[in-house]
Amino acid sequence: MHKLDILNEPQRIAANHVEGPLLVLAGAGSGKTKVLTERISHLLSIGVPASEILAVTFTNKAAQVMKERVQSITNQVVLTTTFHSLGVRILRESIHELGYQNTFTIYDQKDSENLIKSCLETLGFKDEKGSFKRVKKQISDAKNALISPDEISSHKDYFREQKLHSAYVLYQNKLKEYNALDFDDLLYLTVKLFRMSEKAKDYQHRWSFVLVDEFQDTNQAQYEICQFLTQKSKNLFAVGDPDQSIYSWRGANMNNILNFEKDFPNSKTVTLDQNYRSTNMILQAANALIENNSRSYKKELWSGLGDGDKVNIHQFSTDREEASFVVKNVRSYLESYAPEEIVIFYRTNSQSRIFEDHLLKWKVPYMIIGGLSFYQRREIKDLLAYLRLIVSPADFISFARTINLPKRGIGPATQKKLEKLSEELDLPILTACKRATLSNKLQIALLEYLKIFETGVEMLKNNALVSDILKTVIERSRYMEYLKEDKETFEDRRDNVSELVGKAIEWEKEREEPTLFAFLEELSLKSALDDKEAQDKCIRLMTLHNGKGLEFDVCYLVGMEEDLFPHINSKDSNENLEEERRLCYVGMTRAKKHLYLTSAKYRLLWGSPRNQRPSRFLREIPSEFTTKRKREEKEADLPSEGIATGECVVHKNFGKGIINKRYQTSMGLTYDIFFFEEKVTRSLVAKFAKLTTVAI
DNA sequence: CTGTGATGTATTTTT
DNA sequence: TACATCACAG
Repeated sequence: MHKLDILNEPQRIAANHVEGPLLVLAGAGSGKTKVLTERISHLLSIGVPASEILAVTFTNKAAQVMKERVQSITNQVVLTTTFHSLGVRILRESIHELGYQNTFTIYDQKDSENLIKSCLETLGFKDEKGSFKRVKKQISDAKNALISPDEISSHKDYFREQKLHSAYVLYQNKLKEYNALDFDDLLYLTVKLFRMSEKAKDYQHRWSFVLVDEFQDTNQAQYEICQFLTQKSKNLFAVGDPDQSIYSWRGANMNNILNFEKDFPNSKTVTLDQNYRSTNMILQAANALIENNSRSYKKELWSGLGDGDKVNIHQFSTDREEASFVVKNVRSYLESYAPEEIVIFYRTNSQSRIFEDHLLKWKVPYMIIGGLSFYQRREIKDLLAYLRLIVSPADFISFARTINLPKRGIGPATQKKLEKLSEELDLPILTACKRATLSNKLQIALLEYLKIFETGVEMLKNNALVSDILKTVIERSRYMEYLKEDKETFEDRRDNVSELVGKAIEWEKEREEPTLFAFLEELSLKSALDDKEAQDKCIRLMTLHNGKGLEFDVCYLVGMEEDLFPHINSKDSNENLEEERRLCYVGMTRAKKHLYLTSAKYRLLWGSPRNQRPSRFLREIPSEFTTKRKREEKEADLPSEGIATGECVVHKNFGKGIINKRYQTSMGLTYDIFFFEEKVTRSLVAKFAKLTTVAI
């Protein structure tokens, strides 16, 4: 970040702090990562053993960065993890105290969704619309708030209906039966362990110094983990910024940071308000915006980097013009800035498309940060499910995922039968399968399926490489043949599968003990942000949420319109609206030198056209910090792309035709072409249709 | 059991 | 629009 050798006064105080609880209120761009790393090296320099220091972040990436930085300064390795991997670490050691097996597998969002669905089905209320999503959210909220299935019925806020209560109970029992934990369990059960087990008190002595980043985004469970671990030592070093709290919908509780001084007696607070990132026009605009929130901690960022450019506010008549302008503008910045210093931020993922279209059109290289993770792709999840069953034969969700993949003729009915058998015999699903009596055809298919895991288990015993086990699974399951069935997607999916094999090979080279177990665990805690190698020479596109912690020379916040940003679903309460405002604040404070806020009067939203009004956030920024422009670009300003109307073209399948109309759709330029042979008009998307122009 | 068309529904998602 | 899930017929 900022390679200033000298710490400013508050930074120095924070970095040199040793004993007792300390809260660092670190404004955007105020050098908090530096303070964290400096404090760790300070502790090491005064003789604290590295093994007694624990640093906790929210993302793997942040953890990685911090670990490396500490290592490069001090040559020592300090445990730097996310809350969730800390949970895994502790639970692997001690979860048997809660009656679970230490070999648990970890269910991601999708897996637990599937399990909840099947639970609701079992309980006989599957068809209520939207019920499953609500239940899922409520169970997650309950766990994050540390409410157990037993307690749930007395918590009227969460479960008003008795059946929702029973869903939570059943879900939790099933997880245990399948030897699996969901993401929330990694925190929830850690706290449960802390509360229930005498032996867990050992953890209060393991790390004498605990540092936590992004404290404003901790939920109740994470907060209690912090409290418990530092109960003896009192050495909690929490860094955060209430103005950047943007994850309340994931259970984050801002009171955790606001009540710090109350909850941690004799704590000190340090405020970092000097910003080393942005120029002052940008900062003052952001300050003015956030001033519209009711805040208990007043904090105004300032910077010594000069006034700089005013914030550019541009209003367009359509979303296409907005995109067109942004891309054109990006191109002009590319002359003086590196592509990776330019970012387009949007509120919702669906907004990326139109920008992608225009970037493609102008051949501006870009990469989307976030989105669907590699490990959430269907083909990857399928194969990982196979691997999981080798390790954990009770994992019914993975069983259900793989049993009929490729098609073996074993459908839902047979699956139910097998599940029932497993319950009756009280055996893991795969073991129960061996005892099943089915029709001849099914029996053969089932045996063939089971054979895959027998082979896998055998290889595991012989210490085979993870990549070899994976390859064997792919072969024996005939997975590639299954992929071939869908010709459209085959190539992509095949490439992903080989990438997975490649990752496995790479991974086992790096590890000292490359067990299948460790491999699966590591992958299940990875996110979309982790696996994408940052590519050079690409501008970045991402949601505002994904922008936290990053900085760019040139930032565009697009779609600054009412109902989009602030989002329509956030306008029901002042708390939600304030969170949207914080999100906007986070976005604006990413900008180092140039900031653009753009909006359109008309846009296609959820399939239908809408007239949009400019976001209130634009009005909340005083005009002294902004340059406003209304732009009405004409199509003529766009590159004359494609083929003109009236031209004659030839299409491989449809023959000769004439272009009657050209217009933009979400797919890009589209033609209406009248084909002479068939005497029909077809709409073809320019970038897909292979057309050649000919004379009439 | 499987493939197909109909239907509904639509934030953000660090793990 | 566009994707996922669902019901139904084969």
